[in-house]
Amino acid sequence: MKLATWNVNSIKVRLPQLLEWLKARRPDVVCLQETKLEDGRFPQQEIEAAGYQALYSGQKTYNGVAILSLAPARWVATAIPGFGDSQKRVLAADVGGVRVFNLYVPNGQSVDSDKYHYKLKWLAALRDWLSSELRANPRLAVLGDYNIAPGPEDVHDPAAWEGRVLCSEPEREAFRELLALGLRDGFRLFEQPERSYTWWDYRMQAFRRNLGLRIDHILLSPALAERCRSCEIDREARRAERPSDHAPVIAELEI
DNA sequence: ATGGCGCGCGCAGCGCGA
Repeated sequence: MKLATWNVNSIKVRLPQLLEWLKARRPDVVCLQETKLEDGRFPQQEIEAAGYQALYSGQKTYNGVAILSLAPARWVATAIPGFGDSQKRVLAADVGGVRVFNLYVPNGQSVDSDKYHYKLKWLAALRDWLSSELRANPRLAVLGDYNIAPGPEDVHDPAAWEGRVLCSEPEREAFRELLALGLRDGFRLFEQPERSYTWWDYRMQAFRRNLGLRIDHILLSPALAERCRSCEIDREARRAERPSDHAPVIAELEI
């Protein structure tokens, strides 16, 4: 089973690239973030014509998440239980015996902003939810745009980014707390090239110069981590015409 | 060098992303 995550930065703009990518990579499940449209405007027919089913939870202009799958998916949740949130950042579903969580973690803007505090509260509520979900679901995967670079090796210029949003110690601590639940960072289960990133700024020719951050992740429960055979960043998608600023991450599981 | 690019909205220029 191939599990993938991709922040598409508008599914409307990225639909041609997405369809091309689905055809080329053929993931069994792909979690999309920043679809940026209301459910009534989701391109369901085009997705179905490509052979995929779609679950989605969107809103106008901002946020929005979707899970595309070759096999039928059963809806589980569109919010963190008990966490009042009008922003569409969560979608959970059961697919092929795996409980899949798709996350678009708040960006946080800057460490002195209200949005940063919202991000930390959101991550604490997420941890509590996943803690109980892990007890009930041995085969569990948490994919998405975490907006956290877990360590200095995930940052092109760690000194310049130190303490800044996406790299601050409280955010990294929140990420480590997810790992402390028993989740594993799929990417770090394997030997990886140095300077591996999933996001590059559109400005400053950042992609060409590989000035990036690794902020999109696939976390796996122990039972799934045991069965994970590879986890890779698909940089090819970032090279495309009119690309998203994020590259997809794909994990292959032997299940 | 706090801009730089690309998105949505909506028709000018701003908020936002990361």
